[in-house]
Amino acid sequence: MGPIWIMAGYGSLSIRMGRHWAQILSRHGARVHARFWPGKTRVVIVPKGLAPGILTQLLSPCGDDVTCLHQAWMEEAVRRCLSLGGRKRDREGGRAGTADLALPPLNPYYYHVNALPRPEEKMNVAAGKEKRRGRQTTEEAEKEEEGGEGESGLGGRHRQLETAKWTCREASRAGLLNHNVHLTVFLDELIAIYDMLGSDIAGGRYRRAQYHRFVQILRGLPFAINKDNLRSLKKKRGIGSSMLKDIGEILEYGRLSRLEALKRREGVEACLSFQKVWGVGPATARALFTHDKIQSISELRARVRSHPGILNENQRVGLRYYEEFQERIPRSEVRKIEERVREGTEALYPGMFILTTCGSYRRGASHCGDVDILFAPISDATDDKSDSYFGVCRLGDGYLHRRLDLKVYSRQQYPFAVLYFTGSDHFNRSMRCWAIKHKGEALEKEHDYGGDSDREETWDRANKKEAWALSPSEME
DNA sequence: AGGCAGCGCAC
DNA sequence: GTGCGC
DNA sequence: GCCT
Repeated sequence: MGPIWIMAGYGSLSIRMGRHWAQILSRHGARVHARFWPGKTRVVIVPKGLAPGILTQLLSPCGDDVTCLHQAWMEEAVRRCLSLGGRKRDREGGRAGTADLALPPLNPYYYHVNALPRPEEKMNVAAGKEKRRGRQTTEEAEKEEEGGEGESGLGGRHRQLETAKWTCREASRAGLLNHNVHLTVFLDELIAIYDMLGSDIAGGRYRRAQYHRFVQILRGLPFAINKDNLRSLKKKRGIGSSMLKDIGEILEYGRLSRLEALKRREGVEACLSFQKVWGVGPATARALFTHDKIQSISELRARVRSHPGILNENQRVGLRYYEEFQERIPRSEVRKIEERVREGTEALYPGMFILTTCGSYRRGASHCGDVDILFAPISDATDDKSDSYFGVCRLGDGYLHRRLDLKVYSRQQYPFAVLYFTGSDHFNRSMRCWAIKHKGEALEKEHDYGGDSDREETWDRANKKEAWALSPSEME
């Protein structure tokens, strides 16, 4: 076994256990790193809830030969070690004559990079599959999309096909059929309004987030909510009495009176449209309406012509492409953009960068809001500085302008950044939550897993990076 | 009652 | 310091 | 908004 990184601090694998294992392993002569070290770390212990296969895919560009072992495998290994070796109370240690780790059989908790198709190969499979749809116009693809919502046959089937083989998509419901459009249409409007009201309402930001979460849950359900199964929502975390009441009202009367009341407020309609401009948030939207007396996007455009200063540079770009940015990007086009970026990168910096397109694209969505591409230099980068670009791109004539984000991270941070920017939000949040809760269990220096080159790494620093980490497989 | 993430950039 | 998007 |  080469140098090991125990991915402690995630999900079910506590720092404490990680430390415990690290001690056991190092007594047997293993070297344990405090964090993933590209090119050096050879083995990664993967917590429950993260699929080793996903990690393998993520890490493969960073090290040629990384093996991912599941936590369950490690537990088994340690159990056998303790029972066979019988030295669990032996503090004095040395590495004197106890049994070696009696390793359990590897399947199914073991993944090796070379045992799996490389990510690139998988991409090509997808590429072929996309080709058929790639020739359709956006409108046609859209139609297919919406048709699927009405009559559940079409959309569902083709997506199932697309989803089947993708490890990184297995647990994701992105792009699946929404069986609860009858509810989410109302709640989406409500969310937009809460977004707009922002700080007007006490805890507005979090109220909005709560509804957002709720809508995600509804979208992910494999069935439609009706009066009979309404109660099944009750036990879900994050769904309280207000939300159940809302759903009850919609199911009963087909309307949401609270939403209607909010929509009647003066300026709501205008502000909602302003906020759809990239870079315009609640405050700017309200100022445009109340201070500048602007009532619509077309008025806003006129006013910006005479007074460009009322919007900043980014917002003006957002306004210019207002309509285009509302459109979702077909998966096939995201892939083309990725390819174009890859070509450009190769032309400028041949062989110097690896890149991954993250966001909902990586979660397997059939349509995305923007394109989010992460880079890392292949060569050893000593610092963890990052850089990013938030801008606009277009493939060429006949294509729409699209939002494009480019972010560069060090090779060390790259896998975690990829994980993080793959989302979803909700999943990210839950990990963050977890990380904070356990911040107290900061790693003592002497317990720094005996890492070699990275001994000085503090938990806080490591935590910051690790708090990145979320896995698409963990999403509900 | 208090927390719900926190950062960098533009202004 | 605020607003915004990430 | 919901949760502790």
